[in-house]
Amino acid sequence: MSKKKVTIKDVASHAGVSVAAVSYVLNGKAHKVSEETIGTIYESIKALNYIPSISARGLVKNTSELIGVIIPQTEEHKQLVFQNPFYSEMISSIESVVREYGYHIILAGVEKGKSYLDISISRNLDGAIIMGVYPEKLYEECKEADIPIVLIDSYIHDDYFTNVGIDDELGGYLATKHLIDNGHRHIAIVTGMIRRDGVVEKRFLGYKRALQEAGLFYNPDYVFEHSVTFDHGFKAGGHIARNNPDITAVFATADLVAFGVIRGLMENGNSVPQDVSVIGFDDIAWAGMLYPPLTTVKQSIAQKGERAARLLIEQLRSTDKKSTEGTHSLLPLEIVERSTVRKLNG
Amino acid sequence: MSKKKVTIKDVASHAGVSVAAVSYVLNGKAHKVSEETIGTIYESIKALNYIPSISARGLVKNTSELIGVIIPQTEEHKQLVFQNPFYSEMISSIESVVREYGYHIILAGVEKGKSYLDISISRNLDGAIIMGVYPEKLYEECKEADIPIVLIDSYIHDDYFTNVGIDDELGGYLATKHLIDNGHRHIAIVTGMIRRDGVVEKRFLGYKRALQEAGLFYNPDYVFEHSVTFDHGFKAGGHIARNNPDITAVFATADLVAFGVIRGLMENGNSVPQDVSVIGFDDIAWAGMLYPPLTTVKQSIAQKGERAARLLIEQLRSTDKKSTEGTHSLLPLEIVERSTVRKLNG
DNA sequence: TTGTAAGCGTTATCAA
DNA sequence: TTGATAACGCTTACAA
Repeated sequence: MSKKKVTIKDVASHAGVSVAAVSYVLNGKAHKVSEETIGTIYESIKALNYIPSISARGLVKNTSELIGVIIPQTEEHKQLVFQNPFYSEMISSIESVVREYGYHIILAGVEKGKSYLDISISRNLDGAIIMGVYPEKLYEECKEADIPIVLIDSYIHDDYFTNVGIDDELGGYLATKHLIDNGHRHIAIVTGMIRRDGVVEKRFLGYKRALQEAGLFYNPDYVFEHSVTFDHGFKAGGHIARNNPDITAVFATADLVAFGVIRGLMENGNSVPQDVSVIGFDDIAWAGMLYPPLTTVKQSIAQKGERAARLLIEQLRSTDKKSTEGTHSLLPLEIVERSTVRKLNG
Repeated sequence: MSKKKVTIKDVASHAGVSVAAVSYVLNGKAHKVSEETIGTIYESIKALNYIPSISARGLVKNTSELIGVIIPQTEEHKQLVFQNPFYSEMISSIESVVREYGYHIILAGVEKGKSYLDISISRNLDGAIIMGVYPEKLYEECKEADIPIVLIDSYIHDDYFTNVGIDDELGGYLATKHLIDNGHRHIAIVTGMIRRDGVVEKRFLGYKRALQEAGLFYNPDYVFEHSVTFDHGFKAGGHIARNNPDITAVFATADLVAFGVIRGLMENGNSVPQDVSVIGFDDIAWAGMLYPPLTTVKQSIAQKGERAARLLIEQLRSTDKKSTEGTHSLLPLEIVERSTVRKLNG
């Protein structure tokens, strides 16, 4: 019933040559084959519509032409954490560069108990890109996997990994400073969990540095720490509107959260930026599209994904595999002013 | 240098049995093996940390445990079309169900010239989920691939494929009728390209039916057809604000577009819904979060992805492979009223 | 320049 | 119950 698949053998016999010959021309070792046979072989390939099996090749070459992309997932539903467009934008750019080189992306969340190693080994991944922060254990596993790995937005200090990210501390500082420069003195921060070596921690540190530099008091009551979700922002915004009339500005450590804050504020009778100013972080595609257009710290998400992908490919292709290892490349940051921050008088 | 990978052979010799025995216990054919050896084998597996190679297994079983997920990509940048959260939401739900069954997802856009067949064959995909509408040619190729395929949001009539979607014509009708019921008479539609057998065409047909049923004149000048992008919505909104003061409501065939329309309207001095009402389609997660909260036709995106995934898995697991073939399952639709549609007096 | 054959890590058939 | 071993589709010494 089902079509028999055409193999290299079929091509060989159709062309009247050996499988080796076919393999040679397929692998660019055509110099080992006469022009003439090359011709007939290509004809046979076309005629039979032959497409090599990547797994079979992988078995012998120990490759898969597969790149694992690990992204965080929600605690509850074990769904990929795509509510945040940040990830989709990045994946999109990663996919388009690795595709240029014939790789495909395998998308996966990492289950709590389950190990990343499993998929890496069983799939024989050629490399991986890991976005976000995970338990220490994951990184240990990764090293064992013994394939090139690039980490996006992680502060793991280990020469094994190539890193790409931004200066999050600076970002936090810039955001807060922008608020301060606009006359704000009571500045809240709403953010995901602040964990060691996470981007959020750095942004938080930047926030504190800006405060300190301006001689402002750091008030723990002004930090709303929970998760990188719209909902958390929404609740925090509501809380601020109802209970913290002194707060005139908030720094949300992700645009997604910022929009939550804004809505929470609005639904509780505050307007943005008249009553309270909001600055976000990321500059997701939606940031400028929505209302009110969000003032935010821009990082080029697509560029980050692209950079990560290119660094990985580079390692994959270089013979020594070590070319970019340990690199920590930082992408630029920039405040983009739209309309959620207002200048305070006095 | 690089760790030698542990194979089934290693396990066998470590356990002092044959590879066959190991393979048996790994494949649930444990009844062929004594309790005792099963024990030692498991011990060796743990001890050596053995993880089977999926490619090797695939070679003999002719499987890959890989499911292709094809999504449209932008014309210009060949990026996956992730600007629309619709896709991310769906992929997330697909991934989480197939993972339950040990499959992984391979994400890919389909390049203009390139064939889908290539990846299907070379990767030996077990099945595929295809979202959106493509040139006829793609579907022909798919059939040749000879693996289970489920189509999401396609109106290809072919028993080879399992379909999951919604009644788009009804959706278009419902949206338009909602506007009409609220007193609107001059209703524009802003939409992506209307192509045969595409969801957009059906929604457009529903729009016309509602108009006709209400005895309203169908005005070709009221259809703004271009692409499913924020930008198109934005331009159309601007155009309407500036040149079509008679239009009091617009039906955007995607939420993404609807938000564009709203912004376009606003930037040109119109307010929503005071001056013009807007209804969207999809009910993406953002729809209710943003300002103004969007009135829209809700389809359960996650449910759609999940349904598609489950149907595919079902086919993959059933022996005859034909169980759900030709099925066209329709998911429910529902208007969710938020605040972008206003009731007109008189 | 061409072909033979070993081997990649599995599964599954067939004997033992 | 167990174990050799052929086969899966391919690459690559090595021979011819």
